[in-house]
Amino acid sequence: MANSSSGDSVLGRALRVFDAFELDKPALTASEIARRACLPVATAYRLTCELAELGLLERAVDGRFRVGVRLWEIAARAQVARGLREAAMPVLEDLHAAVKEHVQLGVLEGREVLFIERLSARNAVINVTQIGGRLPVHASSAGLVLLAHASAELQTEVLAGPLRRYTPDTPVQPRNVRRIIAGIKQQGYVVCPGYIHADAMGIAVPVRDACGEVVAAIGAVVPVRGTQPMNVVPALLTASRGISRALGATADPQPRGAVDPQPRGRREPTAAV
Amino acid sequence: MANSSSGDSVLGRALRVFDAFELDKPALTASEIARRACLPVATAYRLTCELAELGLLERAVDGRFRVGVRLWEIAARAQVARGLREAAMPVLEDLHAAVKEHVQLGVLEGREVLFIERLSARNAVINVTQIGGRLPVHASSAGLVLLAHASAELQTEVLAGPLRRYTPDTPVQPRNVRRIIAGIKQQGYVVCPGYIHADAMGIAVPVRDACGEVVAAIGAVVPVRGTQPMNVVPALLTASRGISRALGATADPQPRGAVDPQPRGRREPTAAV
DNA sequence: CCGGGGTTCTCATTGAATGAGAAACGTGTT
DNA sequence: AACACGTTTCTCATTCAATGAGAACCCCGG
Repeated sequence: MANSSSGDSVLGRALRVFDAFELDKPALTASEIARRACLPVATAYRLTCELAELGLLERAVDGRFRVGVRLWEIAARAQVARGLREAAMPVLEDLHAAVKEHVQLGVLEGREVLFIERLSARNAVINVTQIGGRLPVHASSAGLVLLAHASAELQTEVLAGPLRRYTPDTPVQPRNVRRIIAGIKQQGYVVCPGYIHADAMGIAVPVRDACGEVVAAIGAVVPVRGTQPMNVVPALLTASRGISRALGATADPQPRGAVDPQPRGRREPTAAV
Repeated sequence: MANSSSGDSVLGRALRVFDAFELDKPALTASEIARRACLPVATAYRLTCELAELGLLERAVDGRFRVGVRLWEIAARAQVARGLREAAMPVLEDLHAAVKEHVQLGVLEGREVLFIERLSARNAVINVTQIGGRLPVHASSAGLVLLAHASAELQTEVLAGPLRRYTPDTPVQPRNVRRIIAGIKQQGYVVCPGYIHADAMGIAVPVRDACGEVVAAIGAVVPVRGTQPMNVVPALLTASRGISRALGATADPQPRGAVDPQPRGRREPTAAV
């Protein structure tokens, strides 16, 4: 905690500043940031100026702030950007060339899918996904695939929460979602017609790393009418295998005692923070 | 300045922590970070833990830290990632399909080119470029294009500094660089055989935004032998125009009062980008 | 058994971060 | 011109979070 009355550290506040930038709001004034981040103007102003000095924010001509290239550059070093994306990209391109529809790559982040990459078809169905965008796991094809291979805790956690309905076809009954999940485990893919948008159908398959763990999902978004899912699924499965192979080759310089399921001899559940 | 003896703010130190992660060093131990960022271990430890709690860093099983998905997600909101990349991506794909070589997109950052995107040919020449990686402007084709359209100050600044020699063919004489720059302004493209690597040849053209400003460069990396540059240049020029057109269309979507807590009526054009 | 890495925690000190407040600055309205 | 409104920008006394030395701890290899 910092000197703040609101009781959070400088870093926490800086993060709130960044979080003020939504995907569709790339430029904000100092006061807008203050409002969105729940900070006193003076503080927001000081912070943004400092961040701008460091290059993490940029200042446009009209005085508004935007997220800076510098930050992007640092983020390019993130695992997700380096390992996964790099392995997936060429394969994704091939896939995109084959099925001429939107194709995308997503990972599980919290209780949502975070989309890492997307290649869009020029005149294909609408697709709400954006790179860096999120969708709830229960409604998106990639999300359901990831949920199916997630821990039991996460599954119950998600199913317990309210499940947003996008269309009349969105599965919002826990029972339904459970059935879909079971189907995925059995068949290895999922087809989601109209779950998010009436005209769009998501199709997705899991992507495994070298150890066989599901680390991501790739999917296609196609028109509900006029598409035989079974023309797409094999392509997705092939692509998935291709990515897994590439991931295997990427093998991080294995740390010694690599797989270490149990946290080593911790002495105690250390007093709560 | 913070309570630190080294005399910099928390944010500055946090940035140093992030900077400790090089492109080829994606995972670091706490003490490694301390060393690289010139911080006392205790401080580095405290900072990294806090950053990890915020999700900006992630902790691997072996205790090492890596850059977190959260950070990547925020960075995806950066202008460069949204506007430019989005406009360029489809065109870049087409280009890549046409000339079957590495193609890449770079912007000017400080005195270097920062590469935003790259599509690589599977068995093409080696290419030192990485997404999120940098190259000096005087040695890379994209860099020279950007330098040619940069301010006179930057040009002299760059030419004043020492110009690293990668190969015997790297232009390190200010006079040479100036001549190359002049050529670019006249012809609208540049061909760089063996400037960075003996076997590779860079070819690049500028990309302009709606206002005609040069905002980026796209290039291809091809084998020195067996390539007629003139087979590639037209494709690059076409692609460049395609991106410019897409950039024009990318006028910031005017947000309806959408999710705003206080939907106050006023929201006006706000000129410019 | 020891020595050399790493990690983790504690704690007194202190100066950077804080935020209210006011001034300066547009910009549109009366 | 004067006003109202929202913004940006600065100042400044207060104060508490950040600091880093140090020590304990853990793990490994010789």
